[in-house]
Amino acid sequence: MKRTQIKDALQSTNYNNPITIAGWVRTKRDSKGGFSFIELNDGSSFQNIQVIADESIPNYTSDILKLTAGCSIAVQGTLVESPAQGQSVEVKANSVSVIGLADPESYPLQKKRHSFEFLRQIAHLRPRTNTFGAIARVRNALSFAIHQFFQDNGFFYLHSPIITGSDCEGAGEMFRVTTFDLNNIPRVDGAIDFSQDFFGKSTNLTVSGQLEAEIYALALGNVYTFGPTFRAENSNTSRHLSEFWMVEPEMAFCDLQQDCETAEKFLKFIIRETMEKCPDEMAFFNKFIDNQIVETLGHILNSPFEIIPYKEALAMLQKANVTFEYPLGWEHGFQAEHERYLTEELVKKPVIIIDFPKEIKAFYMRRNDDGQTVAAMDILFPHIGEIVGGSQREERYDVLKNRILELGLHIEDYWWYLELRQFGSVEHAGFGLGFDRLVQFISGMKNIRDIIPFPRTPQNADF
RNA sequence: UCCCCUGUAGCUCAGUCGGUAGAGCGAGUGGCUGUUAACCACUAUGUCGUUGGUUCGAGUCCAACCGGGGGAGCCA
Repeated sequence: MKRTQIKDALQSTNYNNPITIAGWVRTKRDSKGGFSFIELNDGSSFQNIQVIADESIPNYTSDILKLTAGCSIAVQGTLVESPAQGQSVEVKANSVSVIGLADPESYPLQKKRHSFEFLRQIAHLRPRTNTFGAIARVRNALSFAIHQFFQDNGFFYLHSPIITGSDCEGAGEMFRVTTFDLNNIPRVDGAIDFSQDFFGKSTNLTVSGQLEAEIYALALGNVYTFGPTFRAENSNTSRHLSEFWMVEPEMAFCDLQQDCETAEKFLKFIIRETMEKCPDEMAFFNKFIDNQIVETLGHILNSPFEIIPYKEALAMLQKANVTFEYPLGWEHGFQAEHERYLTEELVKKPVIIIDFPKEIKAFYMRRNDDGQTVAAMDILFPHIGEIVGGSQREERYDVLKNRILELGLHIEDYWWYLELRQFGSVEHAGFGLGFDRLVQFISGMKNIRDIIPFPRTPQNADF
């Protein structure tokens, strides 16, 4: 079907010319004057278009009067200026063909507000609502902005593997990948014989593309991954998913300071782009989801991020006259309440904490000269806490090897990671951004399960 | 995994002291109207999450289980 998207029809001034549109009926109002108003949405924009259908259309009584929310129709007609308030253009229909009916007695979406918990149970229909349509378009705009930023700044998009044989990712519980018959698992002396499994070894779904990104950064310079990531943690919160999307840039010839600068530039670019591309969606979120969100985002765009070493941030929190539920201490790290107090009350803008105690950070982060801290950074946003975590990577062979041994990790698993430090090693750095959490933040939505189209969480993999 | 809350009509919820169930929205029918969260009138909603227990009697009290939500931890 050749059709005009409603997004384009609404912006057109090509009045009194033929137009074909198609979409799903949001609501219909009948006039006994012999015509009906149909609010039609095709997903191309937040806005509906109003269709005027009158009784001169042959199937007016048989079809049009029976239309209800959820029906799909195609309309041929004329784009006209609207004589009434509320919309500038509308479509005067010459013909309306019903493509698919939706029985109002059983169609779950009503012309009223539904709870997000209810909509989660009908994930196949929820994208037809204002909120979930808006989220899908914001997700798209944000994805595109991410690619645009990196492509414009000399990064290559890297497809890091989904299935990994590395045991050394160490970022949480992993999902096993196997083709074994679970009722008959091959064993040798009681132990599972992975040599008979599909890959001839134990494999899992990736928890991070960072280590692979380092490989390519040390060949192409700047790369980024943007793909799904899997964590088998039994965490049941509004901020966790078992399957989520992560962005991980990695840059060669780059230290922690440049890493922070890039991350700040990156975040500001993708937020600004998304706000500019989705004004209707942002206005909706600000009105119905979180009436602070546009202000909060504007504040972030206009504030230089404040870089504070962990040691100083700790001192600031200890000096603050506040009782926290969890104790503060060099070795404790910061809890969510500490992070939020720091960025919301003490600094009142985004904060980048750097130089963390080495004990609370990963083995691959570069040891600082003080011997106590590593060149790590966390970016904290008001109201949400950590949005980005990154570091300069340890590029010195001996230092990295000693750290792996010190932590009792299996050194043989890291042979290729260590070889990168033996052959043309250079300083490099990167960071990770939880994509869904950023969508959550930008939209003001409370639960990450309402941010991703089909959430996977413990005990839930429906649709 | 731990703590707290919750489960009643299609949806959102009320239901007092234990006495066999209610509202709004949605739906249907009729009326009215260039309407736009339309409006007005009327009509029908039901295994009160499941199982068991206490009681003359349980939506209500007790126990277990199941589902949902919030918070914490882990993290992105």
